[in-house]
Amino acid sequence: MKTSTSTSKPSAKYHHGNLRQTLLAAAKQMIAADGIESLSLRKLADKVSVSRTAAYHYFDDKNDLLCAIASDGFRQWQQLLKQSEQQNQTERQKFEQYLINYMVFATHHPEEYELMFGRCIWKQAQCTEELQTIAHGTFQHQVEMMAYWQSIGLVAGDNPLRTAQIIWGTLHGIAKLFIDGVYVDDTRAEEIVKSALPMFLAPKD
Amino acid sequence: MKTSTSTSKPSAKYHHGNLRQTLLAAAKQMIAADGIESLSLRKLADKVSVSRTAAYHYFDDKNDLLCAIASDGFRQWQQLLKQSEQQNQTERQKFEQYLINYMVFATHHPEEYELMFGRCIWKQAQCTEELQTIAHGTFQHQVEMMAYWQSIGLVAGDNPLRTAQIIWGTLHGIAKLFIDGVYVDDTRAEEIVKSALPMFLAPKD
DNA sequence: GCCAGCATTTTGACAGTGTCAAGATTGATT
DNA sequence: AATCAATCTTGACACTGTCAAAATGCTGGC
Repeated sequence: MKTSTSTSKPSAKYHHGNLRQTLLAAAKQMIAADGIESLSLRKLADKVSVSRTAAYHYFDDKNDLLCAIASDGFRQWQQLLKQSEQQNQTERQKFEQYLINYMVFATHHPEEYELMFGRCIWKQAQCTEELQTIAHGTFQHQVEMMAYWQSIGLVAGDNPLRTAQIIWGTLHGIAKLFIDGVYVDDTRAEEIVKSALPMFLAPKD
Repeated sequence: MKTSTSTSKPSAKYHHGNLRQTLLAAAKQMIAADGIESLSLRKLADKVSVSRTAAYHYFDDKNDLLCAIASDGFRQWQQLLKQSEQQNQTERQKFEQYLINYMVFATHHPEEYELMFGRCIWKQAQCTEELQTIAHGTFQHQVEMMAYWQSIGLVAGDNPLRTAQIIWGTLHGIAKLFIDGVYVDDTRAEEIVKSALPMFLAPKD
């Protein structure tokens, strides 16, 4: 249970100590550097100086590992949201900040974002229960916020779910077009989102 | 050059005749059935009853083949656009029809759509010159149409490029959330797009 | 008619991948 | 100190993309 008898680096030990966390950290670093699809369990094992199949003691699958990274991504995103929510003043500012936060998170963590919302997990692979629940919670929170902003007359539209789907769709689409390299980054994603903001706002009476 | 000496089915011949087209058709069929990522050149070769590496005479690469499918997708999309453009009456109707067409195309050809606009080609792999040009043409056409609808006061906003990016982003985002299985299909994509339409329209004076 | 040359297809081979089964190693408990 | 469970490694298998070299069939020139 303890990390080790000596407090120094736990590199050349047979029992690694906290291999699961080490694997996750290394995997995140690797996908950030070279993309999800060039991550292999064997290269990951090499990087951590451990045998090919060591990861299988902590993850069912390669998919299971990716799901764990995605779950961490959702936690990170939720934390960023919480920080931002108690910081701004007017609802209008909070709304704008939310849109910008979404964009910044997506473009700064493109590979985690892809895992969180992309086909890699949601379409082809089956996702973990943990991921399912945390993702569902995030989605629901998103809809609730939209519904609130709509109820106070800030955001246009009368159907909260629909509006949430559309706004999220817009954010997701712009983010993905940037992330996937269709939009080249001479125009910055933040500015596009700021331009989109007026479309969502209810007309002033 | 001729198809064969006999006019019957060209199935069990050494020189296949039009292997390139056959490969493309089979590949499209396979990705439609099981998704892009489960397409392998070997299974494709098996399906066409040809050797593992036969495809390499017509395609540099697996990526090259995927690019060819994506190019076909763009051609198909352009043709659908052209048909639709000369069919409707008012500009308002044309705009709405465009949005719906986009959605229908994306959800009816999800795997081709992923190849056309997804990370698979644009991010990690380098894309063919053919694909590059035809895709660029499509993008440009999109922007021009948006600019036009904006210039006649139909669509809101004063920056054509920006507006085009945002509207396309919305379409792309909603399409991908459906395609990738994040939005379950109890609510139909078409209806969501119809709900989004008023957001894009310029306020009536 | 036949043969050279060419386009087309195949075979062999290699490195890389995910994953399972079985064995090896270590730390902890009794 | 012996045992046991947790942890890690080794061996193996099927599958993948891709290259080099060989084999096959078609076609035009003599």
